[in-house]
Amino acid sequence: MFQQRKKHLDARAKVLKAMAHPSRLFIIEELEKGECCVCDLTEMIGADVSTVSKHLSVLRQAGIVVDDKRGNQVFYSLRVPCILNFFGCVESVLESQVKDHAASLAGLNK
Amino acid sequence: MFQQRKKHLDARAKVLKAMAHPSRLFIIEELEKGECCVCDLTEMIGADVSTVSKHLSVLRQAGIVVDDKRGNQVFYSLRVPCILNFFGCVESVLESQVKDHAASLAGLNK
DNA sequence: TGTCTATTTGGCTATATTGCCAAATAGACA
DNA sequence: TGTCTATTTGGCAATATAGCCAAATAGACA
Repeated sequence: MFQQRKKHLDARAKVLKAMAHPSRLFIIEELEKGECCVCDLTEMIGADVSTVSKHLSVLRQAGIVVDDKRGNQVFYSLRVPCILNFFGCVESVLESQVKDHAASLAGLNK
Repeated sequence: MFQQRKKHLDARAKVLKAMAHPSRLFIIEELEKGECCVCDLTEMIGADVSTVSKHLSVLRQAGIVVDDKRGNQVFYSLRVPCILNFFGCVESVLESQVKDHAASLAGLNK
């Protein structure tokens, strides 16, 4: 693996890692609808505020969201508009899993 | 968070988590070019065979790759063809990070 | 059968992640 | 100033991940 390529792979992996958590995917999906404050996200997720705040911090450090303090609230929004499309392939993987599982139940596999 | 949505988020997160490692991204990129045996991937990555084998196992369990034993070798290939497109958005995130960094160096931020 | 090669699995240590509680910080507003 | 609310940070325990070595497994082939 060349140095340059390694660097690029590391950078990509960091972004994916930041997204690879159910609560953080939830946050991304909600922010697709528009900006949101920490308190609203916290209520929807149903975890401790500190936990949600840390998830947001992970997303911010990965460059996926940006924060905007207004009054004593902090509003988060997506920094990149294309996340929605991003999932097409993940869905394909999931669908193909479902297919395999169905086939396996039907005794068509193995 | 509704039960149904939670399940879906968990499933998505698992796929992303499986991809979120530099060596596994490397494997995915190589498999885009065509199937590959464990030994070749191992040589390219430069880690222990057992490490590479475990990475492949992670990708297999996530439904991203399939294996095909032929002779005493095992060939892996992508189960879903669209992974290449998948990265468009990750790249956008990375580019926007680069832009910010450049702006910050130029003293235009903060 | 035995031996060689390719791959997987078990076991281990080091490190990272998650989620909670408690404490610190920051802004609003009296 | 003090107090209230919103958010972040520190610290901790439980759990998961990564990578190596050693051992087990499986196929090829003599």
